[in-house]
Amino acid sequence: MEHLEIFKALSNKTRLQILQWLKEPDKHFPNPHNNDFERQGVCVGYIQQKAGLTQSTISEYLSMLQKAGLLTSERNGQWTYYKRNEAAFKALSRIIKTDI
Amino acid sequence: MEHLEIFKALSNKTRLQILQWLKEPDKHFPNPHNNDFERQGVCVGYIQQKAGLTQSTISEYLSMLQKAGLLTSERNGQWTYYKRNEAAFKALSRIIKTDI
DNA sequence: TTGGTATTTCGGGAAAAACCGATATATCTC
DNA sequence: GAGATATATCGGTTTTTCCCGAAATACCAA
Repeated sequence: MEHLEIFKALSNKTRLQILQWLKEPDKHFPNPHNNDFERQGVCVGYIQQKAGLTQSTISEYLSMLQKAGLLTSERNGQWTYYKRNEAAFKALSRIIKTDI
Repeated sequence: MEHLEIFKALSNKTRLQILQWLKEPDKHFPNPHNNDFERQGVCVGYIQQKAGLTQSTISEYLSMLQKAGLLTSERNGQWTYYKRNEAAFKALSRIIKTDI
């Protein structure tokens, strides 16, 4: 969770967009299998479709957001589910107020 | 004050450094003429010397931080003084908590 | 095992950012 | 006015980021 790494992760329109979507996944993703988005997160494929960029690009973006600490991921079978790490955002909010 | 623009401005080691320095200017800059750093800010030249990059680079960085809303500038004679816009940091802290 | 689907990783071309030196502008002093 | 100093802007090279397609890996199901 290096500051610079976090800000770089946030310096891209699509990545910011993804974070927004994951804030209210039920609102932003179709849910044909009634997944518990809130608990388990959203799989890469859904995010990719919505973003409209290639699968590889989105995979890298998600990995980047995770390395920065803003997302957590959980593999379940052939799917990897990503969700927000709300604690990281709270921490970042505080960092901005105190450290930056 | 676009979010993306702010995060891009924060995505550079030197620019982050400058923001830190301007947080406690008396601690970080020599003050031969007893300027009121807190009130009027610090001139470009001082920041440039401390950063160790060229004058043009630092001028652009400061301009970038200002366009993002993180700094304010005030020209006084041949000097331009930059200081932090603390309100912007508070706002950003809140944005992270609520919007991002 | 074979084939199918989800995801990650790799290699690379195009676009953007970093950073520089040179030049332009603004203001001061004489 | 001329010359000096502080800062801003411009043009360009190097480095990094963006984003892609292809290939590799992981898992599942038959």
